[in-house]
Order: sequence, then structure tokens, then C-alpha cells
Amino acid sequence: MIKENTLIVLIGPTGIGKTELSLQIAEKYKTEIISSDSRQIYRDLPIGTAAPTPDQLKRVKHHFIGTLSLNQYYSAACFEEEVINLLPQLFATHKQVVMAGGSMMYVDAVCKGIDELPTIDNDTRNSVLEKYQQEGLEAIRAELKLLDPSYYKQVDLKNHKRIIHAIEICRITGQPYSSLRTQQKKERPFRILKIGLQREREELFNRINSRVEIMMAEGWLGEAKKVYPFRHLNSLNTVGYKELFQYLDGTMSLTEAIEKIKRNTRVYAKKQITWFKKDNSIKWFHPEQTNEIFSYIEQELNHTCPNNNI
RNA sequence: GGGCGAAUACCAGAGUGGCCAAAUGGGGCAGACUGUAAAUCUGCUGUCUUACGACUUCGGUGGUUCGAAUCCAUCUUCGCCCA
Repeated sequence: MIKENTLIVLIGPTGIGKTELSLQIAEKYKTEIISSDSRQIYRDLPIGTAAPTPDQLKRVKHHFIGTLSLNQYYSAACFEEEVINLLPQLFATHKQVVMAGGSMMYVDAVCKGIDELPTIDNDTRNSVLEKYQQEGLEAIRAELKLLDPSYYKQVDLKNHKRIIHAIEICRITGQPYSSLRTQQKKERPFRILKIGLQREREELFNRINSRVEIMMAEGWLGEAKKVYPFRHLNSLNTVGYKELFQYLDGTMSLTEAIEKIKRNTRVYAKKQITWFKKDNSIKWFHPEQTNEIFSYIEQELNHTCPNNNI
């Protein structure tokens, strides 16, 4: 298959500088941006998720920014499906499309695919969750052992989320979860060019710390107050909001909340770094190496683009 | 000037003769992860070592003791109280 279309994937930890660079790349190739960010997709969280600003959104057309309301279910699988459906339209008019965002699993869902599994209905979800909350970890472990002994052996038995999800799948499909896990990488009909951004740890952490201050100055607390009534939704189980909600609950001082936000954002950034580190297909740059990045992209586009051989 | 109290690993803070390289929390570091993933979970955190283990620590110095973070003396610093 001739892959003349390229998805330029821009990844890296939060606060590294993906947004600005993604704009520059998209402008250069006169194309559009797909956001692979599991929280910027919610429309009520622009400040706290450091989503592209209205000005930035004007510069380049973005997809998956602020399109969902807080109570809408969404997942990496939904994202994969939507992006894979959208890309042919974009490629019809652009040879290159940019995807930028730090949600590791969303990125992988698009680049590598994710197994086909049923979406969990609310009844099943609540039923398993209730069992966990009332009877504890042991009880759900026991059920998983019964339903899927094979997965039981490999799953992290201390991680209730994994156990719960496996049980949900088993209950709904009537089959062991492990039998539905192919974990096969899907082939995509377009080329994927991954560019990773990195900085010295101290530099990144300083940026994160000061970005939190800036976000507070921009009115993050007001934004958090607006969504406070919905704080139990998963979409708000999010770094920053959680801490601000504790302040609004009166269980934490604002100063303390801000310090926690900085720390938890740093921890999140570290998790992203750990995840992306394993991906050998990523070419790493410092965000300010724009010339190097652009020439790398050019070189790759020319190198493998079949059209050049005509 | 006198009296009392405190000093423990990056920080806070337990430990009051052997089970102490030293609880616990914070912070830091490393990692797992195919389904609400900015989620959830794990390990390490005196030094050397893959490990077994070895070595150096609990403000300084000197003692007591088979054995000291723990007891004694003294010095230093800090806090409180009386002058």
C-alpha cells in the first residue's frame, strides 16, 4: 500500500510546549490539528487543561478540543474510532495532518489500535463497582479468578480498576476477557511520524510550576467553581480540579492546593515520560530546536514519499 | 547570669540499652498499564554491591556497658522560663 499521507504525531509531557509547536507545524503544512488530549476535549475546562486559546484556535483548525460536555462518556476506543473515521476526510485535502497531545493511551489507540471490546453499560458498571465498594478487593479478585483464570494470573491484583474492567467484559460477553485481548498492532493506511519533545527535568518542572501560577491568574479557580457541582464525574477526576475541589470543600488551604497541583502535575509529566520512553519510533527534540524538527520532518517526508520517485 | 527542654536520614517525626540502617508521613526517584488513562497501581529512597552481604550513621567529643540513637560527663546550637 502506498502511504503518501502522513500523520505527524507530536507528543511529550504536559507543559513541554506541544501546543505552540503543533501550530507552527500545522501552519507550515497548511493543515489541521487533531488533539489527543483526554481532558481538553471537554468544553468546560479550557483554563485548567491548558487548552489552546481562542487565538490559537483561530490560527489553525483543531479537532477534539472542547467538543464534549462533562457528563459524556468517552474513552481511548471512542477516540480511535473517531480519528480513524475523520482522517480520510482530512487527508483528502491535506497530505499531512498533525496530531498533538499527551494522553498516552489516546495516542497509542490511534497509532497502534486498540482491541474491539464492548462498551460497558451502566448497570454492569455500577453492579461491579458496588461489589468492590461493599465487599472489597478480595471479592472481585475471587470473581475474576472464576471468570478468567488466565487474566487473573497476569493482572496486577492490587489494581482494582483493572480487575473491575476485566469482570465487566467477562460479564457482558460471557467470555474470558483474556480471550478478547489480541493486543495486535493495527496497520494504518497512512504513515506515522512521531516527534517527541523533551527538556531537562528541572527546566520542565519549572515550566509546570509557573504555568500553574499563570492558570490561577487566568481564573482557574472560577472555572473550577463553575464545574464544582459535577465534581464526581470522571471527566473531573483530573489533576488540578481535584485539588481545587478540596479547597472548595474547605479541607485544604488554597496555598496547599496550589502546591499539590504543581506536584501532581509533575508526577503526571513523569508518567508520560515513562510511557513514551518505551516507544522506539519516537524521534526526540528540544522544543526550541524548531529548525531541526522541521528539517527532520522534511527529510522523512521526502525520504519515504513514493511520489518523489516518479 | 541561672533553670528547664530539644538536637534522629532530603524534610517532618517515632524510637528511651540488644529484635535499629532506624517506624510513619511528606518530598524525591524508578516502574507497570489496551477501555471513563490528567485514571489506577507498584517498587526504591545512608554508602558500596546484581545479590548474599559488607561498611558508616541518630549535633560534637569522651565515657559506662558484652552491647548505646537510647545511660553518664562535657561542649555546641536552638527554644522556653527566671533574672
